[in-house]
Amino acid sequence: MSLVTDADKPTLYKRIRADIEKRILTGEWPPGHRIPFEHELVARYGCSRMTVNKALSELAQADLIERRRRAGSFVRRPQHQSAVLKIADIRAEITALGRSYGYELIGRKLRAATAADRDRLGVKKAGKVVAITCRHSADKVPFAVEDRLIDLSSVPDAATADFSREPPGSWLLHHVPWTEAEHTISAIVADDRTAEALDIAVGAPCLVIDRYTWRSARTITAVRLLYPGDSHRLVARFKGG
Amino acid sequence: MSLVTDADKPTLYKRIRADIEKRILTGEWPPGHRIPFEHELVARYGCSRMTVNKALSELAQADLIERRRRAGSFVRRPQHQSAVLKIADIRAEITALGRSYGYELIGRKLRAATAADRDRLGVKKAGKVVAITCRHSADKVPFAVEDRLIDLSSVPDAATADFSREPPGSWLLHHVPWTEAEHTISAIVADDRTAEALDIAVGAPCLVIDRYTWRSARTITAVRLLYPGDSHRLVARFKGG
DNA sequence: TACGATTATATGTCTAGACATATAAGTCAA
DNA sequence: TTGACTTATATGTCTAGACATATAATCGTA
Repeated sequence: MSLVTDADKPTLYKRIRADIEKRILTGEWPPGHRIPFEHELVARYGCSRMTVNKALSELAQADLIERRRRAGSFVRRPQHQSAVLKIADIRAEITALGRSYGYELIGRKLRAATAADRDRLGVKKAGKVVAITCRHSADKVPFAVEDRLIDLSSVPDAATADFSREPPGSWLLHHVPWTEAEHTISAIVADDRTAEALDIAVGAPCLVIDRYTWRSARTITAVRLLYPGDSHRLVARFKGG
Repeated sequence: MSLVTDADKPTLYKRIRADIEKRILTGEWPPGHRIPFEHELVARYGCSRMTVNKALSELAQADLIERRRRAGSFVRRPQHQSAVLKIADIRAEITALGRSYGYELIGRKLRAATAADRDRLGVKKAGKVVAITCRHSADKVPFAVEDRLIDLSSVPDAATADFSREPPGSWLLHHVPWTEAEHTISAIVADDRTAEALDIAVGAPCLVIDRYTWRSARTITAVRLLYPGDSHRLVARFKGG
């Protein structure tokens, strides 16, 4: 089931931060929701105010919450900042935009890792892998196609998971905590297969995100996402100085 | 000249953070450099350890420095994480990759803002603007073409700056502190003009980064960067949990 | 009713301590 | 020289307070 991300013995402020983060990410506390006041959290966790303040300050720095004097702290709406880097879950991304989410499993294969699979996952030896192809749509319009490889030696449960209804990204997010990820963003032009899946013209531009995820030096999954390049845009907003 | 970013009366920990950040960004403290120990900063600023700790913690959270127990705090090398989001300066990006940087001014125009200019800068009224087109190359190979608009009402000095040798991005970075920026990443296919500038085929995929920069709600510049989509890749690496 | 002054309150910053913990560096023996 | 053990030290976390400050809410007045 869902595990706490911090491994052994999370410090108190990290636990507080993780608790709040979880409620925000699961949607239990939606955008606009007022999270408990510092003094309430102090009472709940039985610690000093500086400790909860540190947790809340970090959440504010990560733009997950907004803090307003006298008013309290509020869950922010879908993070710009997250858009490029932190969004591991397209379903969350789309629903956060207030659009209806659609999902369709195109293909799923369980196989012994081929040389290409091992190369893609960046491992020398790998037993079995699951290869998944699926499509995400927003308001019935194709939003992205996903081509994913999961290393079963890292995530054995994925062999039996039912990806026909739940997108693999969401499943992984709730079953496997990750510690490191890398995104590579590039552009390609659509080939026949891509064009058909995204309902765009052959030769149309596509934005590509390749994402690799590890947990403590162990590869979990490699995924390639293709977005229509002229309609979809990844926005990242952040603060300087 | 270069101003402190925080406006009126920065709090102490912010001043400490800004001081260190400045030295890192200017290169005075290069990657690997050990920044002063907490107790040294405590002595220098005459404050408690918690105050410098807060400043350093935030810098660590922003991945500008790395903190190692017993060893100290060190300037990190050009952030992966920065690659997509924070890099305002292509020259720095290229030299950080260990490649030789080349720059070429293609065009520069000073004009009263047109409707299109105002729209692009997101302002209602604007006096004059400078429009700059230039090309960046790495190891003599076209790396990106830049198409930039600078609002002269925000940055009057830009009217007389010499962009024939210094790229506008670098110039701005050293002359105008920004407080907010937004990146939009998309993909297009190269038209004739782009194809020629980047030395690629017409119809080849291009990665597009549109970047808008503000200083306290005041637009500074809007820039569009075009990268060859199949050769250049933007990498963002980061930690979870 | 509308507006201006006052007040209560939640966050923002800071202090002077404390103990925990990872680890670089030094020490010593095999 | 190498490996195991010890020690010193910088960071990591935490406390129980303090005062500052922005502002939502209230109250009073025109």
